[in-house]
Amino acid sequence: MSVPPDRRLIFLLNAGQRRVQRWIEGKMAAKGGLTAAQSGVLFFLGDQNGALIGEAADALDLAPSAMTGLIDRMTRAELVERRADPKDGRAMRLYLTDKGRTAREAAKAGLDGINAHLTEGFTDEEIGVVARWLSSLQTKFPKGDS
Amino acid sequence: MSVPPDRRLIFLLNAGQRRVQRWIEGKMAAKGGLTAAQSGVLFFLGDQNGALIGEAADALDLAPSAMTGLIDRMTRAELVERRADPKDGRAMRLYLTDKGRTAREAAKAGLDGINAHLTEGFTDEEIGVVARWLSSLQTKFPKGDS
DNA sequence: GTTTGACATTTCGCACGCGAAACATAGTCT
DNA sequence: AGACTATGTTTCGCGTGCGAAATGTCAAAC
Repeated sequence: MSVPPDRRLIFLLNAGQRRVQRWIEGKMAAKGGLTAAQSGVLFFLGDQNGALIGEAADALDLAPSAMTGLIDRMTRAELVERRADPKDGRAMRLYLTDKGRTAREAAKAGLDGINAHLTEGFTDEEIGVVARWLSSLQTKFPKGDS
Repeated sequence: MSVPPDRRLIFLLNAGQRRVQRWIEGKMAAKGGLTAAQSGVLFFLGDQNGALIGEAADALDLAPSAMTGLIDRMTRAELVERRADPKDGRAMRLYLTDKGRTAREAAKAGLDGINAHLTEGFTDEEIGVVARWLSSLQTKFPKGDS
C-alpha cells in the first residue's frame, strides 16, 4: 500500500509470480513433492522425451546452468534420467522414468486447477490482454540485454 | 512453443517475471550493483525510514526470513543500517545510510524507465486489466494456502 | 513475581536461477 | 593431421525466497 505508484506493476508482477509458485508447490507437495520448475520439465519431456538439456532449457526459458541443477535434483528424485547421446559425445538426452511419468499424470490435474484459478473472474478478452502483455515482456526485456 | 496450452499463462508469468528481474539487475549493475529486491527495500525505506524489519517484509510481501538475508546483504553493502528499537528489545529498525539514499536516487530514474517499458504498447485500460489480474493473484493464491 | 503466550527476528537447510569460466567433444579450415 | 572455433554441459559463487525451528523479549494473567 505504501509502495509508490511507479513501482506498482513491477511489484505486482514479482509478488504475483511468487505467490502462484509457492501455492503450486504447496499443492504439489501433497502429491509427491514436485516443485513448479520440476513440473515444467516433466511436461516438456512428456512431449519431447529424449530432448537435449539445452533444448529443455530453451523451451522453459532457463539458463543451461539452471537446467543442470534442476535435472540433478530430478535425477536424485528418480523422475528423470540422463543418457549420453550416442552420436554426440557432448550431449545429454533426457528421459522420463516410470516414476516421472506417473508424477506427470498426477501433476496434470493440479495444473488444470491452477489454470482455472488463474483465469477465474476474467473474460476471455481480458485474459487475452494479460497473455499478450506477459508475452510482450519476452521481447521487451530480451535475454542478451543492454 | 511446445508448451501445452494449459501451462501457458503460468509459464508466461514465471518467465516474464524472471526476464524483467534480470533486466533490472543488468541495468542497475552498471549504476552501483543494486538488485531488484534491494531497490524495493530502498524505495520502501524512502517512505518509511525507521520501519521494522517485519513491516518491510509485509510491504514487499516477503517472508521475514527472506528479509533478514536481504538486509544482511544490504548492510554489508552499507546501503542500510539496523538499529535496535529503544522501546522494544525484540525489534530492529531500518535506516537508510547516506550511500543508501544516493543509491535510491540513482535507482529511481532506472525504475521509471522500466515502468515505461512495462506499459509500452498498451492502452491505459489494458494496463488496468493487467494490474487487476496481477492483483487478483494475491487473493486467489493466499499466503497461508490450502 | 512467575508463568504463559504472543511477537520480532534470526538461523538453518533447501530449491531456484543467473553469469562467468571451465571442460569436453564436434566440426571446420588449411 | 593440426589448429581454431563452435557447441553442449557442468562447476562455481552469488543473490533470492521459502518454511520450520530456535532465540530473545514483551505483556498479560495468575
